[in-house]
Amino acid sequence: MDTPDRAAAQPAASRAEDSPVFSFLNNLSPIEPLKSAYNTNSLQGFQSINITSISSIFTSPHDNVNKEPRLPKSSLGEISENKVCADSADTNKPSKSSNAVRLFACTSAVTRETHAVTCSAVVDPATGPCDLAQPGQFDNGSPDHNTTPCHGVRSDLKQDKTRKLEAAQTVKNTLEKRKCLFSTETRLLDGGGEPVHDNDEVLGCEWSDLISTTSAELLAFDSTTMDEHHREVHLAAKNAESCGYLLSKLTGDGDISDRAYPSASGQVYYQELVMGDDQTENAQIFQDGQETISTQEIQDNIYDANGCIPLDYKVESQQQRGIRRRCLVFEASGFSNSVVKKGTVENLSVSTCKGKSPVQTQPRGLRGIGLHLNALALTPKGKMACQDPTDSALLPSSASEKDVHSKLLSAGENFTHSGGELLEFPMDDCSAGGFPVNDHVSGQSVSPQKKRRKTDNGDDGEACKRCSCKKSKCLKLYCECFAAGVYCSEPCSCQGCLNKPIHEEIVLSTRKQIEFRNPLAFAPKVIRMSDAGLETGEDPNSTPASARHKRGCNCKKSSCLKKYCECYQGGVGCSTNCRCESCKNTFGRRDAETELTEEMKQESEQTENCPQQKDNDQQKANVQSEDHPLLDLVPITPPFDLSSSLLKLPNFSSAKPPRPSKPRSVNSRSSASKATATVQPCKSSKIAVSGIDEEMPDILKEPNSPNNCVKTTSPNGKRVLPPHNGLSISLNRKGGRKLILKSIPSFPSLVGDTISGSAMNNTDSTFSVSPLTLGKHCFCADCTSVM
DNA sequence: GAGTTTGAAACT
DNA sequence: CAGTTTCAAACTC
Repeated sequence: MDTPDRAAAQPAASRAEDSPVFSFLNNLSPIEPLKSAYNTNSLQGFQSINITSISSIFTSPHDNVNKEPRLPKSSLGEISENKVCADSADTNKPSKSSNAVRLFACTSAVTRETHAVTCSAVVDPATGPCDLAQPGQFDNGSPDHNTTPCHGVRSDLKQDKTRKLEAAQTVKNTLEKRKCLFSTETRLLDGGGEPVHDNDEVLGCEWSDLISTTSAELLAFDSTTMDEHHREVHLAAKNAESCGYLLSKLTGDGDISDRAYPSASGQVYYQELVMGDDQTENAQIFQDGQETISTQEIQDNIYDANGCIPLDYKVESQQQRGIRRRCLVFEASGFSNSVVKKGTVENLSVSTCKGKSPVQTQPRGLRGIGLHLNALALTPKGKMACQDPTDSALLPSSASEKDVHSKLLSAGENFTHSGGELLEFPMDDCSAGGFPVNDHVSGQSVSPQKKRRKTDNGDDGEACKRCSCKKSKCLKLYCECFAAGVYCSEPCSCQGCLNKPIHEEIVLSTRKQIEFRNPLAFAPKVIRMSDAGLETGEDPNSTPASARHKRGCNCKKSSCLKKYCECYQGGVGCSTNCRCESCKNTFGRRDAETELTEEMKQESEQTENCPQQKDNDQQKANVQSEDHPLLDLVPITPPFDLSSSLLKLPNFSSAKPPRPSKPRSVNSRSSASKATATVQPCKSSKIAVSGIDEEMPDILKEPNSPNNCVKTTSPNGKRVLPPHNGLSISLNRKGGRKLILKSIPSFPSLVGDTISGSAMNNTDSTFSVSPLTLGKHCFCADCTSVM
């Protein structure tokens, strides 16, 4: 992989090398090799793909990768530097994408030098290009520190850059984790930062805050990019949604390869989107060729929701994406690398495109917010993906999940996890089938209800649900879209809606306020343990019960047998946290739960140690008691769980239904397709979880992560509860944990800006609230182990 | 499609 | 923290 990639990259690099600048840079950077190595690593995913853009596509961390590929074989540092310089000098060079990216980066770097610091930190790896771009920026900041330094400051030396690159490589793992955060952060930035470059600084600050050390690098990277390209970021966010959507499509494809693609594609998609923005803004830079697609077109696509960008375009854009990648990154955070690895970029893009192409949505998700994660989590259930793959952030999240999975698969390795398991998850269908991307477009006409119906009916449909807020302006948790971290789209019948990309700042600020008030506000309400069961193929009849409602419901008249009940909606049994009356939750009742929970905890612990065991245990649990909390307990970590839950969801959906009323039927229908979809989500969730732990600040981790989980759509698609996480699932699922970490982080990030260096611990925190948190640990443990 | 029910979210 | 109000989803007709 690496070699091929390098070869591809070489062209540009060769150029750079030729240039005096290159030589100069080489001299400066002692660590040249690092980049290459780094690049190669990151590139793995990209591999053959020449398109640097692809790498970039994959998210910030990925960015590095992209750059790397571009960069010639030569040491990354050299290349990067050279490129940077060259780019500046040669803006035109053939390596269009790469060059463009670089140029862009350079330009941004120049203007942003201050910010550059952050970039530099992140840079190395993912952003290769970015790094390059910001060569100057790269300070010496210790590579490791990139995170902090980045934010705060910048660095000064290009040489340092090289070092950073190295450090970055070392940090890659962390970065990946961070990616998730980034995504969130980026989102935040986007939201907050708004569009203009001016924001960059602000964003950078935010990032710095959020990121803290470990994540700092990634964040920094993103931030820089963000700064440079806030718009891009926004776009990216949108793209992310679309990506998610795409991912869903991909998932539809199924197979691991597909999975990889999906994620990749998703990333690509984002990148494209981002690129589009960038292009628009930075058209100059990209002129090279990337642009096969006009920036406007891209933007249109992104904004339109529909717009799936042509694969080709995406590919081309990839280079540019580097910057935007960050956005993607957060989404794919998990994956970036892995995804890239798997398929050639083109393939990925294509696959994604194809899968989605038709649909391509464009969701406008709120990028920044952790919501995406939640959304993802939700999607797994089935709805999520469907819901909005197009629109909302969810999509991104989904994408992220996918990405994560893919990463896990390919990159997982990077993480240490063997993330292969993640790969296993089928991408899903939800996404794939799910929504027609076009929902927005064509779908717009469709009333929200219709969408719901669709969701109910089909798998797809569920996902597509939309809000119909009238007084809340879609800025409160009442709004499903807002709660899910997704922007409202055409399908929505809301009035006075402020939950739109145009109002990103408002949305983000509102989110922050809500999260400040209730860190768990956006966290999944329900955590599931049952993933194992799902995976194992438990009977749908058996309730996934493992999942539990974190906060607990307060049902009085519905007997917890209707969607009014969050627990029921989430497909989980009621827990001790519930204050419901006459509880008849088919998924499980409180009383039973308590016992189960304890067991679950024990099991979870065990499972943590041995994932396989977990699976077995989970299965057993599932079999034994539908509700079984054991799993739930484990999953508790919300965000993380999401992934798992998602995975389960499909099953879950089926599971719920045992008695459920309609919803289940719906679920059952789509179950197959959904299942696939769910799978993806699960993956993502898993990733997210893991990521969260690692990267997420304590605050974020706890509440946020959960929050992040976008509301999971109910199987039916009506309300999506935040996935709550039923997800918990996943540990077992093979790689789930690994993946989860990444994805999770992203969400939390929003709230907790600060990032704890060690995210892993966080997972617990995220769920700390809920007893279920144990499950997270399990995941975390796995993740950590993997990581 | 309109109206009612329900329970979470928001507010006090 | 508890009680009340507001809100929009879920549900019914």
